[in-house]
Amino acid sequence: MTQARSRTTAKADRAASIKQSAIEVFAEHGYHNAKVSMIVRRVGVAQGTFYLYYKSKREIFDEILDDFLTMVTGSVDQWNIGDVDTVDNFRASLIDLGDILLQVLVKNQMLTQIFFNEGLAVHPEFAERIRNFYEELEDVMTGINRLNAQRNLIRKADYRVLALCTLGMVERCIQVFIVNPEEPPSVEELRHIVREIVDFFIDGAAPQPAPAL
Amino acid sequence: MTQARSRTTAKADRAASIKQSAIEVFAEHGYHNAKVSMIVRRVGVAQGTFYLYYKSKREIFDEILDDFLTMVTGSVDQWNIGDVDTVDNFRASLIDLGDILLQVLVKNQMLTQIFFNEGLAVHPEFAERIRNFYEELEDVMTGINRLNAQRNLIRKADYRVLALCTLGMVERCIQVFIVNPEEPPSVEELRHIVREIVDFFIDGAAPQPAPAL
Amino acid sequence: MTQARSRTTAKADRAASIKQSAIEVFAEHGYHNAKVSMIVRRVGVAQGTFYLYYKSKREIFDEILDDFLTMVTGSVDQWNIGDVDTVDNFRASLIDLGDILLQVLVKNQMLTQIFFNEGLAVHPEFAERIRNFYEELEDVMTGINRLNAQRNLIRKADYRVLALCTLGMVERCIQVFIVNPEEPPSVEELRHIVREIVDFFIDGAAPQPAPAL
Amino acid sequence: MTQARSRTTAKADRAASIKQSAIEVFAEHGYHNAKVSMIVRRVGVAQGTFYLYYKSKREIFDEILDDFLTMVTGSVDQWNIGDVDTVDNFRASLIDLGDILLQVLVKNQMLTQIFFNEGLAVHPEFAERIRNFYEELEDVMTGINRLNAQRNLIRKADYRVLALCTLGMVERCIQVFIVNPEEPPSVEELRHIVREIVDFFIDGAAPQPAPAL
DNA sequence: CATGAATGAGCTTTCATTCAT
DNA sequence: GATGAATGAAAGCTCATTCAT
Repeated sequence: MTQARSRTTAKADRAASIKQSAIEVFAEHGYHNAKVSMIVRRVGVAQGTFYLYYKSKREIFDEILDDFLTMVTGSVDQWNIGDVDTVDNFRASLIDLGDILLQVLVKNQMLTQIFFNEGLAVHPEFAERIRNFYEELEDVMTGINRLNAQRNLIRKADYRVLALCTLGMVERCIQVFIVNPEEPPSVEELRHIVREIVDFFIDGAAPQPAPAL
Repeated sequence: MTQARSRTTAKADRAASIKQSAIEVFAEHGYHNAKVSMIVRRVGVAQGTFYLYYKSKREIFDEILDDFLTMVTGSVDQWNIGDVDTVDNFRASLIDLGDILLQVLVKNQMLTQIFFNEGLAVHPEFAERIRNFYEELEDVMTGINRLNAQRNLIRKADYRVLALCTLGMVERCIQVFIVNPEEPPSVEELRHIVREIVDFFIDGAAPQPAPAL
Repeated sequence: MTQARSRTTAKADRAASIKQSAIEVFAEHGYHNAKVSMIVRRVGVAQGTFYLYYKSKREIFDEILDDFLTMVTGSVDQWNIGDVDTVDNFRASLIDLGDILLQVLVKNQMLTQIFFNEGLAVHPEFAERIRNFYEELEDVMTGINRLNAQRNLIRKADYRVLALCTLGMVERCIQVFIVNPEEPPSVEELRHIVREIVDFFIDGAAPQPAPAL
Repeated sequence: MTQARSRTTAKADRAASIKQSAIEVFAEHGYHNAKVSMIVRRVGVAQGTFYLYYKSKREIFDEILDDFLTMVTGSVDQWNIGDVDTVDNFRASLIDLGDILLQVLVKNQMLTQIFFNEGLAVHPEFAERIRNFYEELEDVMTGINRLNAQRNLIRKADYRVLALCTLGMVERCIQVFIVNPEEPPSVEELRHIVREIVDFFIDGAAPQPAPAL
């Protein structure tokens, strides 16, 4: 059994190392300029070996992007939303989510890069998947917004547009600070960014009103 | 002269119709799945004709994306910023800009789609161009934010993150309402979205404080 | 009639200028890298005009090489062989021929270049023509050699090999001094070369025997 | 190891058989009329296989011509020049060189043909290489001539022109007897030709003086 | 006669995928 | 399982030639 297990493990390892190599190559060259030969060369296996583990170049790409989506979903699921009955702990809760999310993206920088740069361009089916992913996200966030409005944590607004704006804010920061950073961001930097985003989300850009006496 | 002019026009027309066809094909299939043969078939000319007007598939793609960038830059240049001494006319000015921008993007829906879906994935040189474009935009917006903070139109913040958030908010709305809309947005819808974005930018999502007595 | 003549002349002129342009382009780029578009651009006429005067790219090439062969034949025909009853005036007569030949080749340097560099490589039919040309030349020279042996102007030998050697000597000198010269040769230089060739032909390279007492 | 060796050999063989096929096709049709499809069809492999072994049509052509030049240089290097202190053993030495050279060219008839017919016409870079090859040859031969003149093996002359003439003599004989022979020359025929050339080189065509008493 | 835009056959080259070893 | 040589479909691009104006 140990042997069987180790064999299975070996197999999984090989698959994993090929996938890792593919991630690197896709991140560096993009899907269409990445050649299967580049992927296998990096692992040091033969061209044919690739096809023992993946049916096609496209399949491994899809798997990689699936991994990304799963990872994002998973990390959001980890979010312990906590008590959100006042604007203050709402703010804290959002910061918490932001921290979790950005950290996981930084840790998987290349996946993130592939998703943002290539995701929509490889083939229509995956573009569709991504759009669905976004729609779900959008719906969830819209719902949360509506709920939070009822709780008086946020004001009345077009909750969908609000959701989209929130998503977009985060995305562009990811693009700049994670996908194409001048240098990899430190944990402190990330925390600062998250705070700024959350503050902006809650308070907007307007000058703060003098605190009511 | 009429003849000369008409001939010139004919030539320009041919180039334009090929470009239009390319836009459609790129929008529908993406750069890599678009074949030159598809582009010419749609215009009803021979394969060789394409190369009378464009040196390569890549050249026409670059031109198309350049057109997009020029268009966006141009439409922003049209923006008459007006007097912005109070938060109210600041808000109005932003709404004005948003209206201009979204309208031009709607009018050039396919260009917008190509830019957002393919821009970063075709070749590294263009990805670089796009990043530069974004950086410029970012710098300009960051500067404006700083200035507006001095004028007390916005509060103190990390002006760069603020700029990125603003950009992202707009972008995601463009993605959803212009690039992949369930149905093409009406002018009213667009105006509504812009208003929501601007309100969100200025006021944030927090419940409005009770108006001072 | 004048008009008719001038029109005819104009037509011939146009054909001639296209041919001249073709000669330049073929000499510079070789047949296969020469494009019809290069030829017409140099004359300043439209692409279609070319086909009013020549049926094809190949036809004009063939005509050009024919011109070369005609020119060479013609210049040899001009040769006044003179009295050749002693080795001395045989030598003078050969020098005369050499002078005529090299001068005409220098005057038509580009034709010469095309012939030597491209003649055999363009298409089998012309290669065949060139081989026939050479064979004729070879036969004539072999015959002359035989005749001159009878007259005791040259020694007994394999007259054909002798003819080939003679041809080759001249050809390589043409290649070096006319087709690819460091600088265009002066008349004196040419005369010197001819003399050297003829002396070599007659006397060989061996040290001269001491003149009989 | 046997297997490894046989595999390596197989690979080298494949490359070699493709090259051999290319030699045949280039010899028969010339570079520009030769299609990669013709080359592979003759070997019975797929079009893509060609590109496993050679980067381009031009690369294989260049390799083939390089092979030719190497072969010629190599066979001349084999030449054991021997003692050359009298005209008689000078003559013998030259005959020796000639025999070696012509035999190697006959054995590689198609290479020789490609070199002579196509060498200068395919692309400027190779034409340049060939000119350099000739220049070196020319320089070596000129130097030898000068040396031999000092040794009183040949008379005073323009040693460069002498070198060129020698080269040319040999070349035209190669063209006629090896590149385009009516039938492949026998060993005896080749020996005869060499002797005739050498005799001509040394003694010229002039009637031999009566031997001194 | 002259034009030059249009043609399209035909080329070289690439690379994901297969399969005999 | 692993290999890597072989495949061949499919693409972009060129340019001699044509023909409507």
